[in-house]
Amino acid sequence: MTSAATTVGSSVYLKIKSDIITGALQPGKKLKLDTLKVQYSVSVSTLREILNRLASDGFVEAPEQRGFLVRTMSNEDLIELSNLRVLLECAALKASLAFGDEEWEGNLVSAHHKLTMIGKKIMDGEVVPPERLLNYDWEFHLALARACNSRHMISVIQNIYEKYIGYQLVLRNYRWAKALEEQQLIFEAALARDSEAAVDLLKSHLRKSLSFSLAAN
Amino acid sequence: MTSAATTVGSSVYLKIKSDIITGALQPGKKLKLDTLKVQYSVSVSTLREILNRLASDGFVEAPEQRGFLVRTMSNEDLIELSNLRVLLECAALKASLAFGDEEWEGNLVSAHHKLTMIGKKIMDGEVVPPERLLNYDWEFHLALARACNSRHMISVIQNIYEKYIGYQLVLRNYRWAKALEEQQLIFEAALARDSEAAVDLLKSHLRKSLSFSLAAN
DNA sequence: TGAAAATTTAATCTCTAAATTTTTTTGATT
DNA sequence: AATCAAAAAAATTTAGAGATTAAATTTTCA
Repeated sequence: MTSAATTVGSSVYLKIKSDIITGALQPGKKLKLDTLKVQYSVSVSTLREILNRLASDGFVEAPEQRGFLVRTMSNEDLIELSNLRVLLECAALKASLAFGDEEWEGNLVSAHHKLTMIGKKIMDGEVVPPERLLNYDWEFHLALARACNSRHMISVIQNIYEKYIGYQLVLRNYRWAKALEEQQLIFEAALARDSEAAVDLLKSHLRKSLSFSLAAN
Repeated sequence: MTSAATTVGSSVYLKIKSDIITGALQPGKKLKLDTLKVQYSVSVSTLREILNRLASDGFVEAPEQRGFLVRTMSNEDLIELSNLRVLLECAALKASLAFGDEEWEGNLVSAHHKLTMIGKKIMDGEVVPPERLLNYDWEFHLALARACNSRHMISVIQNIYEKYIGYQLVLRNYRWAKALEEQQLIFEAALARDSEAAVDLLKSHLRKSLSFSLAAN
């Protein structure tokens, strides 16, 4: 989800975005320039560039002349994001199954393997930071969508995913085991190129994830 | 498409975005800070904020440490955008038809009326700037989607639409008459709440628009 | 000659500092 | 309590300088 960044701007951008997603910066919180510039060790100019980017991404709200604040969260918002995930990721999966080559399959197998491995570790009682698991979760969902041949599609899927995942992190609660079982089935259907089944399973997986989150708050 | 802005940043943001969409700033063109700051009468800091926003929006590319350049265009890109429009706008229309109230219908009727009126003017030989027509085109498509009850959905639809419409503007060519006929049919089906027909007509409208653009370059 | 290395040039990135607006708070007055 | 003006706080915007990086040019050497 996060890649190496060379400039101050990009690295602090990733840091602040991550802090918003994980809830370290709380929803609705005022982002005072003077405070943040100390907190993240950057100048006001660079900070404003970053906050402007995050505003366009939808992680930050920027009412005119009133600075910046962390995006607010709500059940309605979560439902919207989930619906968009269903629409976009299912369409992308369908396209992937139609176009995907060995390269794509290899990547999917790899992503699924990592997800399964970390799942086992958790089952065995090993302590794993939730960010780790969710990162592998993202890699798996990305792998499913990847061969859709559309940069714009992937870009939107990633943006929506990142916003969605924030809800899982602030709830600090996740249905590891069930989710992994469902993803196993999606994986098998995808490899078998059973488009209808794979899409249905993905849709059902996402819907269950939503129900769980809605019930958990 | 453009709304009144109170700060220097927002107004120049809209101006530069508009110049990219219309092709006044050509695809792939290097956006030199020193040049642009004179051209748009803003300081480098503000300019960088704006370009960062546009980069997140996808109108500007920002390779690390190499400044900014106008997003490039290609047939593949156009096809991607069209496919996303079909997926998103059809889904939104379906939801609108399920949820939309009188308020929504009223807005749709208004948007359709304006589109029809300007269409007639063009048929009568009156000279109308293409931006005007395309603005009404956007209002019509937005009106169709509006009652989908999803801010995120609307936001993505608008972003994709704006990128898509750039292709129509740089091609300086558009199939006014046919498009208006198709939109008339979509409008009628929508008012009749014939979901299946409306979605099919919208999909067909968008596909024909794509074919025309691809053939015209 | 042609490739590799060193140098120069140009531009971006980043920061500081200060002027200008705008918003928010405070406090006095009705 | 509501209103209004003054004061304080914060955001916006500008200007400019130093550090860093990328690109272009020249020089060196095989």
